[in-house]
Amino acid sequence: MAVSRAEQRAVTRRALLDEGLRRFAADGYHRVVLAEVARAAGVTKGAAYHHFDSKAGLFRAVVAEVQEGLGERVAAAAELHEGLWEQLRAGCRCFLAAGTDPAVRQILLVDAPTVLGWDEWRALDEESSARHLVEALKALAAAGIIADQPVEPLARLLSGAMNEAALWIARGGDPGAAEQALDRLLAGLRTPA
Amino acid sequence: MAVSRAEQRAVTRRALLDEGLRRFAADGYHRVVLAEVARAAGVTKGAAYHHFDSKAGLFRAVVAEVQEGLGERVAAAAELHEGLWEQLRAGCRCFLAAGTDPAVRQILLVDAPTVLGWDEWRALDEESSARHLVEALKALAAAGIIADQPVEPLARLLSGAMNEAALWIARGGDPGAAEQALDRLLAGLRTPA
DNA sequence: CCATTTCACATACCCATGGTATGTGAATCG
DNA sequence: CGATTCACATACCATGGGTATGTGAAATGG
Repeated sequence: MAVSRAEQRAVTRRALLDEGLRRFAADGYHRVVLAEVARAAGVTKGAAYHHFDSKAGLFRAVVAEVQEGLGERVAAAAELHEGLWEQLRAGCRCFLAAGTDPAVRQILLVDAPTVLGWDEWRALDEESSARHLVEALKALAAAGIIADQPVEPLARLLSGAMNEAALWIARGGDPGAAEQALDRLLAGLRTPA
Repeated sequence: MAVSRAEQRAVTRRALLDEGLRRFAADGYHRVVLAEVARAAGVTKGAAYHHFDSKAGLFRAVVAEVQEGLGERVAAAAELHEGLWEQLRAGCRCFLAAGTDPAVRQILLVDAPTVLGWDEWRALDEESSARHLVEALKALAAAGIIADQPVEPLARLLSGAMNEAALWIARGGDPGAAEQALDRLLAGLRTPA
């Protein structure tokens, strides 16, 4: 059975990404050895370097996929609700819950900033979750639900708060308590009716 | 001139810590090579391993010192003000400003969580800045200035928010805007007079 | 005051691992 | 159907963290 090169390439690439995701999530970037990832994916290190320019390159691709997936989950959770405010809350809750996912926890929250450098990490974050948050805050401000203000710094603050909270939960913090605390923070932003 | 061993030991250790601080702050943990640190400190790699059990061990010691210094600066900034609320604000502002310090930025905020692992990093953070924040929040709650609530999750949220904001400022974000946004968040916590 | 021990390093070495250079056989193209 | 490309495999190199051992000067103690 003749397999087209494009197909084979896609299959191999996917296998590397999948195995990379597993190992990066389970062991953390530094403890992962690229040759092992390749072997578990059924190829050799040469294949990995054919598809990605470096170990960090594979990691970057994995990060992008995880980011994207998380962004979609959060957006989907938000859209289940009616009203800008409830959508924001639902998105935040979804994000906090996602912190229990080892892939999100170890890859996105712990390793990504160091491995990719903070600038590149932020750029990736911007494309997925951060952008949604900014949009949501803008809409809330436009609707008069929160005070009119520059939303970028506020989004950074909330993003950082939720990152930390997600890690805290993943490490054993009480999810309900974190949710309530975040709710209080958000509620404090509302303009008095 | 005969130099006592204890003196010599202290001098060498200090030189390693100082040079390590410089390099870790400037280049980031991974790009720092231990032998170079030792050479710049006037000794060899052997000396470094005589004083610290590993590269990460030296980094850990540097982190502890930076943490301690930062905690003291924040506490000092807070104590210049009267009233629990103004002290909290002053401490937060000081922390945000500290993010421009490359040592704080790269070592504490970017590398420490990955290199030391999140658990150990948090333990170190707890001893210095985080504990102060928790104390401040407890005092505010006891005084009725903010609502009575579990302060730990709230402290984590605020800590994460400020970490992120500090990085954002260091990378070029507007310090004033970040300060204002943080002020709004904090203000939202106050119980209506 | 001298022999012995300790200690603060220096020297030499190992080896894991990221990265590279080159080979190869099967798909693709003209 | 030959020439070429491509998706890898194989072999190799170099850096750097970690270790094992040597050494000479300070501490110890008799």
